Amino acid sequence: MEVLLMKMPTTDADIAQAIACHQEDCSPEAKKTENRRKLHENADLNSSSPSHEDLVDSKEEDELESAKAEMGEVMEENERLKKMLEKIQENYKSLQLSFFEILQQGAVKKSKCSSISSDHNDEPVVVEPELVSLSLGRTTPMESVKDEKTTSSIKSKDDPEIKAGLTLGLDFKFQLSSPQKSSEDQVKEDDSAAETWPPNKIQKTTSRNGDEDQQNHVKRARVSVRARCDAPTMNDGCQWRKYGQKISKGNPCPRAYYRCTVASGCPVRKQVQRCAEDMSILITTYEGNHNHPLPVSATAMASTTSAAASMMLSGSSTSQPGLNGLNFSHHDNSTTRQFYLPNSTSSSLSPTITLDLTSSPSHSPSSNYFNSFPTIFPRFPPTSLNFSSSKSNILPAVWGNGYPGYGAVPYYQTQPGNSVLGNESQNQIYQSLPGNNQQGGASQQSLTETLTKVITSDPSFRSVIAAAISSMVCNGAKSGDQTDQKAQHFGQKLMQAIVSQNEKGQSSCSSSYFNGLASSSSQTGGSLLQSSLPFSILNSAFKPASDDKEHKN
DNA sequence: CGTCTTTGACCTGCGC
DNA sequence: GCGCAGGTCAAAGACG
Repeated sequence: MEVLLMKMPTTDADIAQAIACHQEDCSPEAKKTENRRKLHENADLNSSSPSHEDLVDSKEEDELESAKAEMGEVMEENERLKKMLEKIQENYKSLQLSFFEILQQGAVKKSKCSSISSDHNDEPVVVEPELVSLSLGRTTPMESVKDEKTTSSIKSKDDPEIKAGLTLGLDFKFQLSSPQKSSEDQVKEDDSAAETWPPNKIQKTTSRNGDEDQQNHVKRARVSVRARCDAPTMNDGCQWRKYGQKISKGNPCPRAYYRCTVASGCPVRKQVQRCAEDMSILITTYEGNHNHPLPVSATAMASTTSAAASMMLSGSSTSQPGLNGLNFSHHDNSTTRQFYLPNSTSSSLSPTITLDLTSSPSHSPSSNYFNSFPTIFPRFPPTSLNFSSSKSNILPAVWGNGYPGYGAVPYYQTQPGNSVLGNESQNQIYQSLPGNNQQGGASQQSLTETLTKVITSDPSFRSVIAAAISSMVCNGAKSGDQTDQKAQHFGQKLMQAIVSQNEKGQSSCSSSYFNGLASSSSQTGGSLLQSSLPFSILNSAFKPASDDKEHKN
């Protein structure tokens, strides 16, 4: 359990800080008391009457008593803080245990499947354990192609953090042309860029500052959501007005252009297009941030997309490890799914992040996309968030990292050391997974450390994680599967932990998941829990849409 | 009559 | 410079 304690430096530090604050609070009080005492002494010196001596003594005793009482209060406060610390540690332990259980169950399932399949196949089967991987490294396509194994091995030797069990490659190399800025600045820029919409004509006519224009244009993140939906559009709770439609090349289905009409002048727009390969899949691409409060039903999607966008922006422009190149995947041979991004000229300039909400375990159309579509993201390879969940899926499926095509290569399709973008760190994780080597326990710990670090390091990421977990919790509730119940338990505990950390106002590292939401989305009016449950609302969009007019709330 | 959708024209960026 | 494709505009029509 030392590891557990070590894994909570922020909590310990915060509590220690709180204790220190209490002590600081205490010391001025003591000083005051001391000063008062001195004043009394001076007064006593000035007063020559001996009749005051008794009074002075009694006053001193009173002050002494009050000081003792204060000390007692402080000690009680310390005790309470200690108990809080213990509680947090207990929560953390149970959370970790749940996580391990899920992992182990997945590994058992996978080993069973692989043993069956290896019986029937002569060819060697790459046994991929069901895993959760966080790839915090994005390398450029060319870089990642070569020497993944060697670099990972070198890093594991050199990096002290990796020695300590953190097996992620933090070699984030994806950069913009713009100078590095803090993630907050990126979010602000995103907002400002969004607020100056439409940039095309106004900006270009009023300001001809090419660099600025381009930066703003580049920073405008687009969040693409793939979902199975029979309705013409997804019901995301917002009001939209259609302002155009176009048949794009390579897709017989027309692309519809919508503008947010909740408030006049809202810069948010969305494009809706059916997937050419699977007409039941609706691809909705959101662009911009709302500059007005949203209806409750819309905050979830808005904050999720905004969080995803800000995550991408902050990651892509700050070289901060573990954001843009995030690859949070749950691999399952039968259920790995991918994503597809529609053709778009602006996509070549705008970073696009894809949330894949389709759940079609049996077919993986994007392998076709991936093979057939050329590279169209020279500067912003799409980031994918695959929150698809099926009965056997416990954790987010594929959080593809930057891939120069239309999707992340399914991890199970790539052998370790294969040329997968930015999968150097994936390989590190892969090699550290239980069942893949003899260091299962240590690897699990390192994996958990990694997860913890990542989850606590970036609020936007936390929001997306929480959204995914919420989604899975919803799915878990539907099925009676034992694994799902555990996943549900896990998700609830994780959410609880995040929320409780937030409630306790821990700054710094735990700058709070909801603050992250607030910072990343201008429209979250404060319905925090709603913000964390976007997919339950999304699911409602999958109903056979009697609400063709999505904006008739 | 007001609002929304449709649709052809126009604008812009990009590649050749 | 030209053509292509994506994105937007705005007039006309549809609808309640």
